[in-house]
Formats: sequence, structure tokens, C-alpha cells
Amino acid sequence: MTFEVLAEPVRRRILDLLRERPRLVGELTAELGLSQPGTSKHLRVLREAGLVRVRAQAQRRWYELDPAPLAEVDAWLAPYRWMWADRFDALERHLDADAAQEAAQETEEER
Amino acid sequence: MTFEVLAEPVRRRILDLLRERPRLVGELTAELGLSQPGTSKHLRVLREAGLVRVRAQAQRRWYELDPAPLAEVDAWLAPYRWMWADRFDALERHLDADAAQEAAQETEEER
DNA sequence: GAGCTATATAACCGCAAGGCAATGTTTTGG
DNA sequence: CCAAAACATTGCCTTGCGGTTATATAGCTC
Repeated sequence: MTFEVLAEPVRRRILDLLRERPRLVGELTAELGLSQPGTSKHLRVLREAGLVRVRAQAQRRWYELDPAPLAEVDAWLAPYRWMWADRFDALERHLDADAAQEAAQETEEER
Repeated sequence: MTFEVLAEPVRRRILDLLRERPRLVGELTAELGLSQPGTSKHLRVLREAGLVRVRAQAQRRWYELDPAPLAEVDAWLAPYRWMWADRFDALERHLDADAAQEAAQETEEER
């Protein structure tokens, strides 16, 4: 389940934000530039995946990170990790390839 | 893009199979228990994500793993990695929680 | 307690994703 | 050559997801 949850870019951003410090729904909504219900919906998914916890303080909800389920992702990734020799070089090569491919896809979409 | 591609359980299984050795489309189709076009469709997605490469030999296509894009996932995961103290304990706890939650969800779905 | 604040939930919409059957393409074998 | 083998692509259907607006709920404030 964790993989599906992380597939959403918005949800990864939420986790990245919560990595710094706990946040209110309102703060997240502002930083993500989406509607409040949209944010709440993503938070619900993250909650059910166990990736975030909530503390209620009056009407406010403090959302904080719970990284435990990420261990599942890490575990899946583990047997692959030795395979790319220089990890950072591989990432850079991949990102370059991405840029090239996106350009190619745009060309393709113009047909 | 890599995260979205990995969200599909079937595609993760394909990668796991290719981690052992390159395979033909037919072999994968058999092991995945899905239609041949279904398999080809997933392979196309994996190809476009740069996660697999193909070598043609007559009508046969040997698919092999290319782990490079996984570096992107690893890079995203990196700043979280220190956060779960004992990695394996965290995973076990999470998997236990999963089982409990799935049971709870089934109960919920019965309404 | 009336209204405001902060968040959750509900209802609806559009689209993309995954599945299958049918068909196209290429290469091999006889 | 012709039939079969091995894949890829196409077309179609259904489902689920992400987004928004509208509405409910809960707690604070004055």
C-alpha cells in the first residue's frame, strides 16, 4: 500500500514538509496551493497508510510524520541497491535522461 | 515518474523477476498470470521509465533490468532513512500494523 | 449562544489506468 | 511461400483517483 500512497507527488511533498516540523492543515493547504478538502483527502490517505499521525489541539490538527512504513519501501529497494555502482552518478544520468525523454515525449504529443 | 511506475504491484513483481535473470515476455506472462497484452503493456511502461531494456533475438524479446532510475527513489528516501531506529524492527511493526489494519478495513467494508 | 475558525466528510465530475479480446507485425520453420 | 510463434498495438470497458464545491462538525471567542 505504501508505494501507491507515495506515487502521488503532492503526498510526497507533504511528507517532505512534515519532515521539517509538524504542521496544521491550513499551513499545508497554503504551501501546496490546493483546496482545503483536497489537502484533507491526501492527509486521510497518509493517515490510513500510517505515514502521518494527528494530534488534536482545539479545532487545530497537528500532523506529524511517521516514517515507519517507509521501511517497507526501503526493504523492497534493498536488493537493488548494490546494482547501481556510483549512486549519485546514476541519479544524475537518470535525471538527464528524464529531461531528454520529456522533451521527446512533448514532440511525440504534438502529432 | 519512477514512483508512479512502481506503484503497480505487478510491475514491482516484474522487476523482482528480472532481478534474477532476463526473461522473455512469454515467461513473464506465465508467471504473472495475466494476458500477454497485459504483460506487454506493463513492460512498455517500465521501458519508458527506463527501468528495463529489451534485446531482440528473432521474434523473442529478452527483457532485462535497468536499476538506474531506482536511484531517484533511493535519493528521495535518503533523508528519511535515519528516522527509523532499528530498520528491521520498524518494518516488522509496520507489517503487523498492516495486517491489523486490513482486518479492520474488511470489517468496515462489510457495512 | 451566535458567529467565526479550522477541519472533515459528502457528492459529483473528468480522466487516466489496468484488464481483456482482437488484430497487426515480424521472423522462423518446414 | 505459408503457417505458426512471439510480441506489440489497438480498441473498448470499467473502475478508481484526484480535484472542486457544498455542507457538516467541533471548539473558541466575545
